Amino acid sequence: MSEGRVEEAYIRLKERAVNFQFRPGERINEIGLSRELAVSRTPLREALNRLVTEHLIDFKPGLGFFCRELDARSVYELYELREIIELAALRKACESASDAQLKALNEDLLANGLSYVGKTVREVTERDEAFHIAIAELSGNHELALHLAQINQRIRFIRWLDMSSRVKETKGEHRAIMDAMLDRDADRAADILGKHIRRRMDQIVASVKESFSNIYMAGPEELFDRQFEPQED
Amino acid sequence: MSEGRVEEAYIRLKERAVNFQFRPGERINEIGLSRELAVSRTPLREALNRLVTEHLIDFKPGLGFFCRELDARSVYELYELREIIELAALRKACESASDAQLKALNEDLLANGLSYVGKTVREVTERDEAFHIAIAELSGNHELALHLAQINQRIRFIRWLDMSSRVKETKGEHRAIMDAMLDRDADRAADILGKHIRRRMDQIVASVKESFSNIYMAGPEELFDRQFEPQED
DNA sequence: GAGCACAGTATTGTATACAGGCCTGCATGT
DNA sequence: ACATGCAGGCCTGTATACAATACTGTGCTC
Repeated sequence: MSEGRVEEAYIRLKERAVNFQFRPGERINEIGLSRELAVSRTPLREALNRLVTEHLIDFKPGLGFFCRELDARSVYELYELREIIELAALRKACESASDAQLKALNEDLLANGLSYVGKTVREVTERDEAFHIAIAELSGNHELALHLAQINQRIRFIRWLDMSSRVKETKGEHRAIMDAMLDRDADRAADILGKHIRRRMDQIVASVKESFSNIYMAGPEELFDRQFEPQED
Repeated sequence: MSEGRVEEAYIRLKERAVNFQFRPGERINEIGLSRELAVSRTPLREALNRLVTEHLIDFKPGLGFFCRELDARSVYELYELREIIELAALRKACESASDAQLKALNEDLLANGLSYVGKTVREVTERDEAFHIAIAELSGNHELALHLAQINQRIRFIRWLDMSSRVKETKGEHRAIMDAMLDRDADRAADILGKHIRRRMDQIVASVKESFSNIYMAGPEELFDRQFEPQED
């Protein structure tokens, strides 16, 4: 009972909801789930209620909790929003981040952020997201970073899906964004980042459709744990 | 039992949390509150848990639920974030909103949005917020509007506080923003809106301090229900 | 064969009970 | 006078019970 059953259930459920380990639209059986998580329905429902306001779980009064639907429109809008917030954060970061902070991020990127060989899709996506969040934090605006993180939760599944095919570009673009930041060239950095995000948006509708087939398969787990082939460029 | 006790409790609690009808840092007594709202602790706690993820209520495991603290830094950051999102939304709206939509917003502004005489601070602030949300919706990005609404909840109290002294400027600026939008002049509109928001940011630290004294007073209710004097310009 | 009614089952919604930890205040000792 | 320890009450955390509602599947009717 390290820190409260609700907290623990919340974290584990969020993981499931983000990964679409529930199928879209699926009704969530409280009794079964409470057995799986080894808690009673009371803390389980409290945790589920938290996820409702994060739009990771749907709730219909009288009917119960459901896995969120995955619709292309929302995903597209969230990508747009992400672009807006990330670009603004990037510009602020170029202005106000300290040299030490930029250097630290650069070193972190060199140490962990570029190589993808032998890593799972999940690990690479985590690093990718961490890089973008780190930039947001360098803006000095913590609330901004929190909102970006909240948005990312809702589109992480899609990013996973197209990460497998786009690891190489991502690597190069992260390098280029970092370099522009080190030069404090906000326009150049914003240009690359904007294209970086928008290129993905073009594929979103297709990705969402593909994702549906994946979600309805036995389970998406295998996909995220697959490792990248060792043919680094 | 119109739509579920949890829903109802959630709405009523959100109202209280947004208005700081709990005092900052105050521990929330579940038993007393459940009696006030005429529900048992179970649905009450489910509603409170929802508010936790919206940062309208704090939760400390083992200790219970608390009214959020009001710190100047977060408020400042939220204003910055609001500016980022609103400016981006405004530009998108100038591009992609239909003539009919712009006309409808203009008419709504003329009908309800400009006159403030005899209205309470609460009513005027509601209209103010509604105008900004309406622009966000005209961007065509509903998720963006939802995020803006979420941000607004957390700073509404501050906006109330300085609305009383700034009604006149607000009225003129809304008119000017609307006119620029009707001309589809995104740069001009963004310029006015940016200044509109930033002018308030300069005063935030002071406002937060003032607000503390108000919150710790008997209650802020009187303030929001006060009407504006009939001396329209 | 298709559609509808109904009964039985499963599941949600909420209250309540109880265990355990937190806080307050008093008493005791330094 | 101030700090410390302890006892009692209060409050939170969680499980469980029960009522009410939604769902499912069968059999009946047209």
